[in-house]
Amino acid sequence: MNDNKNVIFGDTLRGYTEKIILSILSNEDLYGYKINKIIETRTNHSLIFNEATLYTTFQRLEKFGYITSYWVKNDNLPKKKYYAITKEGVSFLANCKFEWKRTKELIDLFL
Amino acid sequence: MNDNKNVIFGDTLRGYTEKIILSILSNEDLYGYKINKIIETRTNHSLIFNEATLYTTFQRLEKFGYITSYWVKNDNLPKKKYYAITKEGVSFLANCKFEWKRTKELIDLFL
DNA sequence: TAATCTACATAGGCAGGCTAGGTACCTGTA
DNA sequence: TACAGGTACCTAGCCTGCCTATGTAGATTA
Repeated sequence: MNDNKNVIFGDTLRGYTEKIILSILSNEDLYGYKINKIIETRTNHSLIFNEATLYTTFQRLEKFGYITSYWVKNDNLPKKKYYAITKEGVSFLANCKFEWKRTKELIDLFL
Repeated sequence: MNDNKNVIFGDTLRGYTEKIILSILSNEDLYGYKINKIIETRTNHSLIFNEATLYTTFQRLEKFGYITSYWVKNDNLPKKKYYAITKEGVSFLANCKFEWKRTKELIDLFL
């Protein structure tokens, strides 16, 4: 229902950007660019977030207290902003996983 | 990630309103109020669309040519606006079902 | 030395939800 | 008979997540 040009998934992933990011951060601290690369690899190039989407989502997650951030500067490398999931983020993510199961069941009733 | 008060599902159903409606209309012509009641029953009261959402979605679907509408007036009953799915709607719905499978697989990689 | 990759960021727009309000008719009950 | 509640439709205006477009800046590769 939209003419979205983005990869394969139009609006069907709306609201899941934050959850996918949190799920990746639940394994280890990572920086934005790398997170997107991991998503790209894990989805076999089906999904790559727009950079604006990615970084504004980090801001939102941080504002909500679900992640924290810190800068890392290595020699000869551009500085990177690492993100870490918080306790609140972990519990939010757990809730998202539960909701996702219910959402699937619900949409499956129709599609 | 939002403080949505609506039932159980916050933004997790974003983009699926139109698809759920189309799926119901693929069985028979129906009017808005009844469609919402059917959704409520089928989901065991988990999902009821906001009326504004419902009726603006009909407008959108009609604008896209996925449904058509006609008024029905029975004695002693308020007039009802029936909707019928079009060929384009049927093929859009088929595509949505396919996309939904892929979307599930994709989100399942993370959640 | 120019292109490309890494890495982060913001401004502004769009679309699909939402809240809040409206119209109008019918039915049950106090 | 008045009023609540159910049926049935509609619109204005707001919020938010994702988008396009654009910017910065250092490192690498052709």
